[in-house]
Amino acid sequence: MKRTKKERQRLLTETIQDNPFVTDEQLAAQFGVSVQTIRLDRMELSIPELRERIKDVASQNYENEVKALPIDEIIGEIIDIELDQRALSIFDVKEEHVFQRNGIARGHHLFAQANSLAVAVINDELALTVKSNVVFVKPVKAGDRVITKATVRGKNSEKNRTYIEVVSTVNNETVFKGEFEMYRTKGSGDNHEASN
Amino acid sequence: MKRTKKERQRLLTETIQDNPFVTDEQLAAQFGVSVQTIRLDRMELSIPELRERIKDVASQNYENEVKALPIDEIIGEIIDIELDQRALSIFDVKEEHVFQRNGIARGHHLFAQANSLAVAVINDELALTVKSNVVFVKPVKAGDRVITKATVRGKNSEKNRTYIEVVSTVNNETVFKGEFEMYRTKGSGDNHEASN
DNA sequence: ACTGGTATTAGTACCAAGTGCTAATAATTC
DNA sequence: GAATTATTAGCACTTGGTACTAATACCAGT
Repeated sequence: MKRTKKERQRLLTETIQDNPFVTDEQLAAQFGVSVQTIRLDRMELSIPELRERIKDVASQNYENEVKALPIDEIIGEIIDIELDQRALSIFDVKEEHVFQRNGIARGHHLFAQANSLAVAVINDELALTVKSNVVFVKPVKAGDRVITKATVRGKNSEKNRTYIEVVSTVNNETVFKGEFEMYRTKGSGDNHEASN
Repeated sequence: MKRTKKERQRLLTETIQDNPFVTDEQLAAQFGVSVQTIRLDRMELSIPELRERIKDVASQNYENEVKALPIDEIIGEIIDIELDQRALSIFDVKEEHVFQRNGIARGHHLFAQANSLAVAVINDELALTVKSNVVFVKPVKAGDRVITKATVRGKNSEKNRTYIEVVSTVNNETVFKGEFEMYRTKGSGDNHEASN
């Protein structure tokens, strides 16, 4: 017993925490104890075995990815959409979206929500942002639920452009607004399939 | 042989792609062949075994996380900065930044790089974006290295504002440009600490 | 010095999900 | 019908473990 089991277990928890890929053997070597001791420690601390740990990390990732694939295209969750007319999305601001220093959401997240909503509302294969003009009206904090509404304001079928206005609110207060000029490939300039 | 090895292998690749957690046994059952056949297929297609696949997914996640923490505050890597004057950052566009459909980078990533550079260049505790005006000049693709330059263009010490111009280029061609109006807490309106 | 109790180590059997290799059977194609 | 390709079977071995039993070590109390 070099210096208490407790201390070792504390370090062990830490070590595994920041590198879940370590085997019992490596741990045993690191702490100068036998593999069995490590196993006992893991049991007491109910830390799962390597392969389970890896699986956990992987499935976390996977869940993220599963969510990220559809959602990555759209920051925030779309809750209502009428193609070529309007769309609504929700975005819950979390710790990772804010500046550590002051807890205020980084602008690009709000922009991302607005921009991806603008892309989504366009009923076309390809929609790209050409220009945008945004105003960050009021700081947004972690915990805030941002509701963003995009409204199609106009089109220019010759230039393949669609103009969209976006407003984001938190508790009915406007926190962000912007105008987006979007480019689209296929015309649909006057929406002959509006009912679909 | 139900219907060609080729077809089975195609499906197998797909199946594993969208669920890396499946075992050979499950696959064998699914395709009505023996486990050995599945193994042979995996070899031919050089698809690693379950545990390796899981490990891959997990370590992807891990790398992302490790990278996401420091970089999250600043999208892209800052390579040069003169506080309150100019700043330069690099952002390598990867698959995850582009639309699957056409391989063009989603606008908000370029905005994010520009915006976080604008925040970074300001020599202050707190810097928030108030307004911005951006133009997506030319599509950016996966593999492109975007070099973004932010230049402080002016200040209004009464209103605590700083005006920044940002230009992003790929191979010396402008792909994005924007103006950012930033709010800062502490004056530093006329930069009495310019040398620091 | 003897007894306890915790801590550590050792050793064995077993498991999952494989690899690697050999060999036997289909099924197809020429 | 022989040659070729595809599929299946079987066995030994690998990793990184679990489960369980048993042997030591160590440290303290009385």
